[in-house]
Amino acid sequence: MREMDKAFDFRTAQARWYAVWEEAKVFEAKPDSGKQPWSIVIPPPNITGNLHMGHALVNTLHDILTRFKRAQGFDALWVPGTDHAGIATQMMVERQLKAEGKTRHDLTRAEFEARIWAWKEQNQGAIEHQLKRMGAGVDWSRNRFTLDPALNRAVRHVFVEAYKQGRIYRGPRMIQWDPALQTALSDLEVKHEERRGKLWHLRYPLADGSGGIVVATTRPETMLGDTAVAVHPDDARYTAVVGKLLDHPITGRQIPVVADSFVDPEFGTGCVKLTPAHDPNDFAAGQRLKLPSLTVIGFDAKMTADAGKYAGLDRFEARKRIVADLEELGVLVKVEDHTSKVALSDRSGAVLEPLVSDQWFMDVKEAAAKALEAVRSGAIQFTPEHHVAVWEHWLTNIQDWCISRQLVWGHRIPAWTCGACSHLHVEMEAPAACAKCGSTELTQDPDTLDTWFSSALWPFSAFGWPDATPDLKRYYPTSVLITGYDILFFWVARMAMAGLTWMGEVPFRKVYFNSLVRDASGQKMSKTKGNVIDPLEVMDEYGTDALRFSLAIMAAPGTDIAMSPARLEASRNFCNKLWNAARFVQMNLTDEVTLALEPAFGEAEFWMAGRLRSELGAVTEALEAFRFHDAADRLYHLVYDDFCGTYIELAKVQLTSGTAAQKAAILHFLDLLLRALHPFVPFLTEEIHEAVLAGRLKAGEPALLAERAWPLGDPVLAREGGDPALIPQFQEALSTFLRLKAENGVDPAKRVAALCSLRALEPFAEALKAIARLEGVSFVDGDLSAPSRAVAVVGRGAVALELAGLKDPAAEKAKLEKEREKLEKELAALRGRLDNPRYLEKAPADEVEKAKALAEEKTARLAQVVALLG
RNA sequence: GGGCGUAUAACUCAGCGGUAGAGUGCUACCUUCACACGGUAGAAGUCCCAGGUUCGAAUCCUGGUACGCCCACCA
Repeated sequence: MREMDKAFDFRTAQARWYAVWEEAKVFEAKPDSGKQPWSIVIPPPNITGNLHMGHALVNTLHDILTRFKRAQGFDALWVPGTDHAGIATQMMVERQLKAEGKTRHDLTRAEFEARIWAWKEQNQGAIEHQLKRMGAGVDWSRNRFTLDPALNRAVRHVFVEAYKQGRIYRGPRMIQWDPALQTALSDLEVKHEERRGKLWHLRYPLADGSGGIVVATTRPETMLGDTAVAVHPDDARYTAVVGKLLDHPITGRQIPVVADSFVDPEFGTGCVKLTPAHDPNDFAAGQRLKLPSLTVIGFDAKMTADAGKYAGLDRFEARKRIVADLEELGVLVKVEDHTSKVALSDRSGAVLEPLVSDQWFMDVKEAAAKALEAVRSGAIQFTPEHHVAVWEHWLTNIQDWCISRQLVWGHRIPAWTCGACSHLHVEMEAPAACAKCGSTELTQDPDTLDTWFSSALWPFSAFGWPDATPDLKRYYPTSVLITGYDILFFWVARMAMAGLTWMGEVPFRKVYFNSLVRDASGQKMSKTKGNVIDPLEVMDEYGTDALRFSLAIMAAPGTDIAMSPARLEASRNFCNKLWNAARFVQMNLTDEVTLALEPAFGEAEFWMAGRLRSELGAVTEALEAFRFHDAADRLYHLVYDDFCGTYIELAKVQLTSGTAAQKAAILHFLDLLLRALHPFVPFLTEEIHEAVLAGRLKAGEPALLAERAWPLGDPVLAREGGDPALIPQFQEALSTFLRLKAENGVDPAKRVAALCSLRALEPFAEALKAIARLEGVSFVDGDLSAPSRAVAVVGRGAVALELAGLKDPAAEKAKLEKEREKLEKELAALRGRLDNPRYLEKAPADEVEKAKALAEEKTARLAQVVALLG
């Protein structure tokens, strides 16, 4: 038998076990096992990514659940994978090119794409390696990449089918254009930021010379594209001018005054210039009123040829020039300070330009209705539930989704246009010739799809859909989804919609939204703030198990996690504590002590088994309800307080000099704890399991802890007996002896004689003597008070120390007075309740019983205190 | 303009109708043969404020205050 080190060496454990688990195929799904399937898919990390605290949390929670479910006897499958992350990845490689003094336009599309693939091959391994370091028990034989040919087939399938059904269409629409990235974005990729700006009031003269009207605008540069000025139809101030023509102050073009109810008469002057090509509102109004559209800002964010003398200027430069010109022309009536929300690209940070452009869209109204219903009916359940409100709001007001991106890296849109007759072909494969005119001059659409388009299919594409694979049948729908609420719309909603549309069933039955990991003072971690805690460094410094345990114990649903060195230290210490308890057990085991041996039970064992029974039951419930923090907290105290603090202390005699059967009881308890803790701290527990339990397992038990069963059903837990009140009473007596010593300034090591009036504790005399370092404990009936003794109340009796000459009477009296005050206060509160007839009448019976028992106990205790005070 | 969340010990957070909890920190003591990454004892809280419901509220309701987040086309 290997001797265990004095402290847990997490470095060794972390380095060893993952390979062993993989080798033993512990994490691989067992479709033929006859077990009930339980499945979860990873939120695929971006290949651009490095493991950060968010990943560490999500992966820890995934792993806890997967290991827990496997131990419970499920065929547990956790599917890993990575995401191609369209924009993010392309940006990385473009940055690389820039460093070489090139741009992507120096390469052909094929060359550029090849370059990104090469980058992917080089980097994908990093995030996968980091997953392994976390101990993430994923089934690597089912690893997927969102751009794999198989997943591409799923994407094309959805695209083609949706196109046929009319759910996907192409057309000129107003979209948010990112001039920096040179691509269209979906509404979700737009962030609004408040910016201080101006509101310019401009006079547009009437063409008939009968005066003019004043419009207010925040973007004067777009006025070059004005094709009308609108007022509210009921606005009496302007009824006379509706239908008249205005001379555009700069271009001189004549534009009409129109009436539309979207105009807010209260805002500005009540007149708004209409620029259908450059504003979503105006675009809609333009469509309603059949106004022409004039594009004056291009995709490069510079003024177009139609902007006349401003052509070629950057849009913001043009604004300055136009304002100056307007002032010169004398049409600038007023300039007000005005803060307004500016639309920014979530990706590049650039100010977006609303532009009309030919893009592909997906109509998701029907799917959204299904997703709404799925949550309303409970087919999908959210934890925490409050996210339902946001879900409802978004899906109820959902707009068509712009799915095309002007990027190279991604799923290419399966659409071909005939060069001869312009006929559009949307097909799974490239057509050989035009179906309409027979021309072979076909060009594929250069665009790719929004990354989230493929992510939406992940819960079934990862299982081989559109083929009806055995995996798909067995593991879809997945059991649960764990992810951040920040991608509720991007991902969760879209998966729900896609799953319901293409599989006819929800993709997951439950969704757990994990917390945000913040720094020690609750601040969001960011590189610029410099407060980022790197999980890789944490794993080196405190150990992976400490990191995982810290994350788990702080993962209360709906609240953010404040990660701190103090918390990590506490977890590391916890790991070491368990290690040392195990080490102590192991040191005292002889070869014949095994789990096959029938354990001998005494009072301490019945108590310990009772604690394990109730706590492991609570831990199981907590995990089922995603209360990871609750589960971890209970295990923490079970180990620290119950197992180490109380039980091992009590069992020291059995452990060092007891029978094999007595030692077997201790071994059993350790074994149960290891099995319960394994999902949280897998490296530590596997290491202990090997050191302590190797060769002591029952025949037929798997040698790896990772393969052993969840402890809840263990027969040892079912053993009941003994007096459940005894051990708590022992603890109180012990603690009181120690307190009396401390209060009277007695050296803890000084052996003094002790007395106890609680006969039930006689069997624990030796333990009390040893732990409290007493000369001995005599059990006597009746009053213990005497001038030479320090006395205190324990339960319904008392204990005393023989302290002739050492006693501090003032301290003792003060303590007793304090206790009397406290008891009187508590009793007053209890009596207040019990004397209230309405309480007795309305409160539940068991509640009243509890209060009565408590009052009775406290009364008895108070009597003891009063007696001691004399 | 809507919606959501959070306010509990010095700090970070649990608890969410029936005697105020944890971790860290703090004070004092202890190197007792598993562990100083340890042990023992202890101090520390108008549970944001104001109303209400209830026999009873930190916990439920209403209103307020302070932070934080999300959504929204008001030029």
